[in-house]
Amino acid sequence: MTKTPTRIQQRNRMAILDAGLMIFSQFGFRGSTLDQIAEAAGLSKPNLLYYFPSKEAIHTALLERLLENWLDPLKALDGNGDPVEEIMGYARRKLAMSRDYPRESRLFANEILQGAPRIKAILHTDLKDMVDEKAVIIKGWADAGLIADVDPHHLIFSIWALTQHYADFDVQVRAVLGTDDPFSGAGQFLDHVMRSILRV
Amino acid sequence: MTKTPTRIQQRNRMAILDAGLMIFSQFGFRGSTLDQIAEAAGLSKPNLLYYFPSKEAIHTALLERLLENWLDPLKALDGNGDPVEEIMGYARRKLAMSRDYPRESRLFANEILQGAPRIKAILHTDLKDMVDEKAVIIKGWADAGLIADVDPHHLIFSIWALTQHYADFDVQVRAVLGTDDPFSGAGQFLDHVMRSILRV
DNA sequence: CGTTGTTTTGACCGTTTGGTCAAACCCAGA
DNA sequence: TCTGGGTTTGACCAAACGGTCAAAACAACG
Repeated sequence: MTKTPTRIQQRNRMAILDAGLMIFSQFGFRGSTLDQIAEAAGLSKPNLLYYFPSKEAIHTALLERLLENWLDPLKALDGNGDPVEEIMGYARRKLAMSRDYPRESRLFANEILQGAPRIKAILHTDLKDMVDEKAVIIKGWADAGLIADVDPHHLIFSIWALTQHYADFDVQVRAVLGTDDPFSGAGQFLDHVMRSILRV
Repeated sequence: MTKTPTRIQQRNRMAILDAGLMIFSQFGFRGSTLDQIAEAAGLSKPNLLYYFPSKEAIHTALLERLLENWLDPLKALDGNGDPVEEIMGYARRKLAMSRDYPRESRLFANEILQGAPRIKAILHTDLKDMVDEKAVIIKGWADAGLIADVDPHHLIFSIWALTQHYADFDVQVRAVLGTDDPFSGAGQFLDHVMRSILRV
């Protein structure tokens, strides 16, 4: 059917996804309207619906694209590497994602806040499996005395919390800090935090 | 005008605020409807609008009620107390708030995610002032060598992130942990984190 | 009981929403 | 030039939305 998407198709699909990411990440699914997305994409509403069959379809496409890369930083945590460096590397990669893809982080946050109606199954399978797998590795390091004896699950939660906070609560962080760029200070602080937590 | 609110008024206003908190904290302002709130409160929509003049009014009342107590845990941080105990006490109080008032935390998270349109001014004044004030205290402790030399602002952010995460991302945390109650483990872990970070 | 003020509701209104559709537009290739 | 596909849009629709209103139901007290 769809052989090669034309240049126009590629451009407009991208514009729609970009606009949808902007709107959905701010207002959530139900709080966003097709008119908003259409305007942000520079298209008329019927034209938007020519490229995506429904509001739901745009949202689903965005969530799918997000989940493709969302677990990559954790996936890269290597059980054969140096424990402290592996965990700190994971934390740094997560913080970089918050810096470079804050809208994606907020899209995810909105989905979770609303009870994860569309990705709950994935949380219970893919996500849980991945976390459990890495938790075993971390537990091994702790048992071997290579890092402090911390609960691996809560350690991973803390990395999520500390890094995503700078994307999800961006306006609050900037309101408190003033003009400064939050991420430089955050990087240094995160390093200190992780090193301290893991020190035996 | 309104002398003593009757028992019916008290009951219905409370029911509406409770229902509004449930709905708004899940779907955000724009994603919530009066019909949803009315049904959750066990009232008809016109009856609901008899007690609150508009959807906006319910939301505003909830935000105001929230902000009354939101900064209390930080306010209680005493510059004359023991540095480590004061900071850890603050973290524990914040975690307790996430455990006891998760909907309030999610209401706040939704507001921030949407760019804080209704409380941005407060973030730049009350919140910033309070944080700056406590940051000076913490900075003094750090300079005196009583705690590690950490950036006070990011230290406070980390406490927000670590504690609110358990309320805001509740479904994800539970999905990963399984049946366990997250907060017991979280409390122990948080203690370890804070003690490690602050150790000189 | 009757009266007075509070509470509740069915019916309704204008606007916004997600989505449809036929017609028009555009633009390459024959 | 014509043709045929891909693209765009104005007009439209039914449902859902926030909100109004007059009338009914109720409660309290003499």
